[in-house]
Amino acid sequence: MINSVETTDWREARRRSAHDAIIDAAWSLVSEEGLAGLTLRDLAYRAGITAPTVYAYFDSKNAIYDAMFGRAAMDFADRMAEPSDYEDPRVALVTIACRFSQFCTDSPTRYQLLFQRTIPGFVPSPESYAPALRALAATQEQLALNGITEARHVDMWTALITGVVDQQVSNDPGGDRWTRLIDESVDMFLTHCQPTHAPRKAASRPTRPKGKKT
Amino acid sequence: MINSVETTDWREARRRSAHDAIIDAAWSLVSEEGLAGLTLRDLAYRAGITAPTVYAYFDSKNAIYDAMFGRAAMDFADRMAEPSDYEDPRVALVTIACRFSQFCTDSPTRYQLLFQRTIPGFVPSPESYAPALRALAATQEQLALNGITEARHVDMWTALITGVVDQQVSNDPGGDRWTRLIDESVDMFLTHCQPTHAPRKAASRPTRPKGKKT
DNA sequence: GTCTATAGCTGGATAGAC
DNA sequence: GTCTATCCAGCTATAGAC
Repeated sequence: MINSVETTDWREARRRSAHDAIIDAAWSLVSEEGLAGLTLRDLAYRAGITAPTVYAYFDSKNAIYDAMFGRAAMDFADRMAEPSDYEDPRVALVTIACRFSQFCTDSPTRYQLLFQRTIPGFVPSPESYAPALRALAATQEQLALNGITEARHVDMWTALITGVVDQQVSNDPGGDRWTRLIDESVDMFLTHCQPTHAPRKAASRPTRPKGKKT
Repeated sequence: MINSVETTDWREARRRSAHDAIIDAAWSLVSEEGLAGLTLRDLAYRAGITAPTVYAYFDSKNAIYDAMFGRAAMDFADRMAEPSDYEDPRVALVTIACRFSQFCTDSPTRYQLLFQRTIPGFVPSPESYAPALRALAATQEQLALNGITEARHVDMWTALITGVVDQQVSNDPGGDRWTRLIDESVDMFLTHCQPTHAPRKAASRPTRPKGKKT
């Protein structure tokens, strides 16, 4: 009995490692050919198997994208949730912003899959998506340590950092034209949002413009 | 002679309008099917012709994307360069930010083609790209009227506004969760960057953190 | 310029032997 | 589980009659 259980475990482990090896090959492939360049033939060739064998591990091509998404989301959550060495909450916040930026610029393709949703029919499954929520929670925690708790300020934060990364990836790939602005951007953000340090001026501002919104 | 010239003009005009009609159909199609959903058959059907006839007007599929890009860039530049009614330079800046946001959320597909470069082998031709530079110039002009001239601050501006739009399109399509933050974001930006109103505090800040950049 | 017909290719996915 | 062989659908692009 024990033997049979062990055998099952072996097989399960083998299967898992083969599964993972295919996803490894998939990431390797798309990092060269782009997200849309993933084909089952090329993937199988790179993984050292044939195309039909891929179907022994994944039901469809989208299932492969989903597994890729799942691994990326896991890596993302792990990276964001790493404990920070810094006492100063502001420095810790800069650190988390730099981590995010680094994570995205490390692999623009991964950034595209995780955050830009550019694959036609693909929507990540809840299981694959779950780790991303963990990462958001870690960010909110750091913001809270800086006295930022209002929902609109959290949204301003994500927009600010996403914008830096987006410009960096789109217009200066491999460089640091935008990422080097992170420190100053965090300053700007905290000065504006922190209730204690900078008394809000928004309330006392006289008139609001009528922009063409929606 | 005159007659022949006129005839040539007619033909040229007819050709141009047929050309434009195809691009119209192309935009109509991708707005429903997504950028990657553009096929010559569907496009031809929607334009009331057959697939081979498309080749009488465009050399290849990428040439169609390029013409689509060109028109979008033209529309973009026109919109950004519209004169502002507002005297107050801050209000004018908010207006231009709202215009940009509106332009992008009006058609996420157009946003994707213009700013996200997600088509595999496609790179816009210089002629198609040119109008985008005109739009950037218009933005820089408005920034200058607010006393913003440093290159890094211009980059911070583009990141700020791009981030808002990117989050809006990606995470709340059709809503205004992020676009409604534009007014406050511009406040934050100007308070930080305007040399006259807010004396810089960056120079007097004691220590800088060591984020993991690049 | 517009059509019909089709070439030529590549893709995802399946059948069935081993 | 892995293979060979193949199906079938979709695509871009071309040939050639009208």
